[in-house]
Amino acid sequence: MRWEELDQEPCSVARALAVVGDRWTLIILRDCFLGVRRFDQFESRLGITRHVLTDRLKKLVENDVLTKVPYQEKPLREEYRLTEKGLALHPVIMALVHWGNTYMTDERGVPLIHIHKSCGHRMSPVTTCSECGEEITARDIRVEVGPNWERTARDLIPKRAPKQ
Amino acid sequence: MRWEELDQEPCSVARALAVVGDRWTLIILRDCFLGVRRFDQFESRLGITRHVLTDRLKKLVENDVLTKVPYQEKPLREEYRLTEKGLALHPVIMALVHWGNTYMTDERGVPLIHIHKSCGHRMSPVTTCSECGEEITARDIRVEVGPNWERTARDLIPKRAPKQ
DNA sequence: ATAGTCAGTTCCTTTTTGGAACCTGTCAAG
DNA sequence: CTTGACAGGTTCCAAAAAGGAACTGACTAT
Repeated sequence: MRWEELDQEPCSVARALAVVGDRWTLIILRDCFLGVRRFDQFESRLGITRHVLTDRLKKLVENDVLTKVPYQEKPLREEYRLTEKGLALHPVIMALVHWGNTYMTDERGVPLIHIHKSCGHRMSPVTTCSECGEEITARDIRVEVGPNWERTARDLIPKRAPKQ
Repeated sequence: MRWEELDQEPCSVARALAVVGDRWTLIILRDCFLGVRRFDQFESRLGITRHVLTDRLKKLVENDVLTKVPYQEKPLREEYRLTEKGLALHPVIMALVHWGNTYMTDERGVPLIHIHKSCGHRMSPVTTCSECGEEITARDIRVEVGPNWERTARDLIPKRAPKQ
């Protein structure tokens, strides 16, 4: 497929990336999670061109990840806020932060730290199994074709899936 | 900054995205986690152009996310395998899958399901706090500037960070 | 009247993709 | 010993996307 056809793929990663998978979108969303809401804030923080920023914000609103909320009339000014669907991307951002912290920091350590409000500790995200609560890694998971997808998604899993 | 300068930002999300944040890289990695290893497999599964695929695989090898392993001599043929650093991206992929499953599926349900080998159940990923084990959402986390970054990363957190 | 703010749009140049053809080394069949 | 196939690229060109700067419009403050 071409990149613009990603959202029709029988794969949730592809469909998610059709929304957030280009060069700037996830960095814009990082700023959203830090509390940035206005066009000029995004622009000055990111150094993105206004043209591209306009386009990405529009796409995020169209996909219901952000919503425009007026914060003044005369002239009308709107800010961009995360929807529930947008807030649900938090695990993706946290996973990226954690990977960057682990593999991409220099001698000065991590730039930002995350405090879990309810327990008060500096935390890092741990991915666990919804059923048994254990931490999971790539080697702990087996992938199977979904119940209604025998025909369409079978090819997603390679013939002799070798062990990693 | 421009996009090529992302890896120098004082932010782990930006640095992570400097490696995996372009249009195709995360989909290539999805295939890696499904067991795909060879150039022509990636090409036929993704429909990506050979030119771009060559470039992305090279960058992933340079960044130590993939490694080239010979699987035959005469002629030399190499396959691409995830390194430990690459396997550590699994939570990112799982978080994307889960978001896509939640918000982007149609009436046929999810294309692929994930079985936790050790407990045997079909699972979804849950992001938890490394310190207390509780599930976390965007609203449970407070972000602060890291200990050695007062000067450089202070601007990352907007002045009046409003509540989401 | 003049300057500044915010959220864009327009115009033009440079970079990145998409699409197809071509190349290299090796083996296998006829 | 010529032909074809295979794996893993490279080259070439057109189309799309991103970068950069200037311009617009509806206000507000001085």
